[in-house]
Amino acid sequence: MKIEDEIKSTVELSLAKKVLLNLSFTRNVVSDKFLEILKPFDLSGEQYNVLRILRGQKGKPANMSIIQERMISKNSNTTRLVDKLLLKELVIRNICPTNKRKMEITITEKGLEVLEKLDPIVIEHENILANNLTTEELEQLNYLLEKYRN
Amino acid sequence: MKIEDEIKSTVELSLAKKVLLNLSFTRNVVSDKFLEILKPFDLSGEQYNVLRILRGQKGKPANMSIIQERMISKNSNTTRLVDKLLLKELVIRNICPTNKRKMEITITEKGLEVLEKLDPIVIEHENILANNLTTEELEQLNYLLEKYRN
DNA sequence: TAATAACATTTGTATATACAAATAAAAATA
DNA sequence: TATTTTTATTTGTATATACAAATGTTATTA
Repeated sequence: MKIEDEIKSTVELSLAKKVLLNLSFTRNVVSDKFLEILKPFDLSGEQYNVLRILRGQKGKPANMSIIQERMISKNSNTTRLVDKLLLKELVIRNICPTNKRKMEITITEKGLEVLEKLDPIVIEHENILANNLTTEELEQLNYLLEKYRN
Repeated sequence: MKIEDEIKSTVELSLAKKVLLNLSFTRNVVSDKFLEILKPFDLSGEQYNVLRILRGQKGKPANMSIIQERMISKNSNTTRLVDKLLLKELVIRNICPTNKRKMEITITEKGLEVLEKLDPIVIEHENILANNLTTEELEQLNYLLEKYRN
């Protein structure tokens, strides 16, 4: 369905405006679907994101700044996100021995297990969406998104 | 910059995953820019969105359900959004005389003035982004986003 | 080396989001 | 017309986001 029909616009929209609305709307649709996937695992989108960043460290701990800069949403409150993950015992947090300002966050075995359970479901979600486009179209979409945001 | 560099990914990403991350990341970048625009006007993104929906009614009031279905983010709490707009005297709210369950929300003169002040700034924002692409590319991006979300 | 600046993270506060439950009115139906 | 169902909106509650200010540590420099 076209974006103007999705939001039942009563006014004529410029192409520039349509692209912006379309971008936000599409992202909301796909992230709502993703949140459905995460719900039974009691994780928010950004909590999942942090876990994946930590797994990407391959055993090495990550400090708060590293997590921050790798997050998709740069404005999240990393401290409180990690607090939540700590309560669920999905990560551990230690003061860096060589620099007491820094915290070292590491994903636990339990955290890795949650991700492993999620992996096939997440991949399926990604593929269901990706299958709506050809490989060339996916590459084109990536190219256009990168170019668009500047 | 490519999405894998933006989020400093340490692992290899599939094309399907890259598109999804790219979509979220791009939307965050452009909506952060938009929030900067709204900040001096003391409006949140969704408050602005509601005002625009109400202006689109061209004098006719809108009830809560109409606002809800036209919003980009379907999970917002429309009641509390309208509460905030009421406090700022940008809208008025009345019980529908023919159906007491319904509320009639109308944008005020003050609300219209705020939108009019914002119009040129918002259009500039849209155009700065749109100018990164050709007309054909913008149309292609719209097409791909619509097809991608299913 | 004492004072100051820079860095890394946390805390506070207001608002927004997500979603279930409650309320209240209207419509359907027995 | 009394009861039930549906519709429209609000309220409650937990969590998330946005962003400024505070805290504590390390590095710089006078």
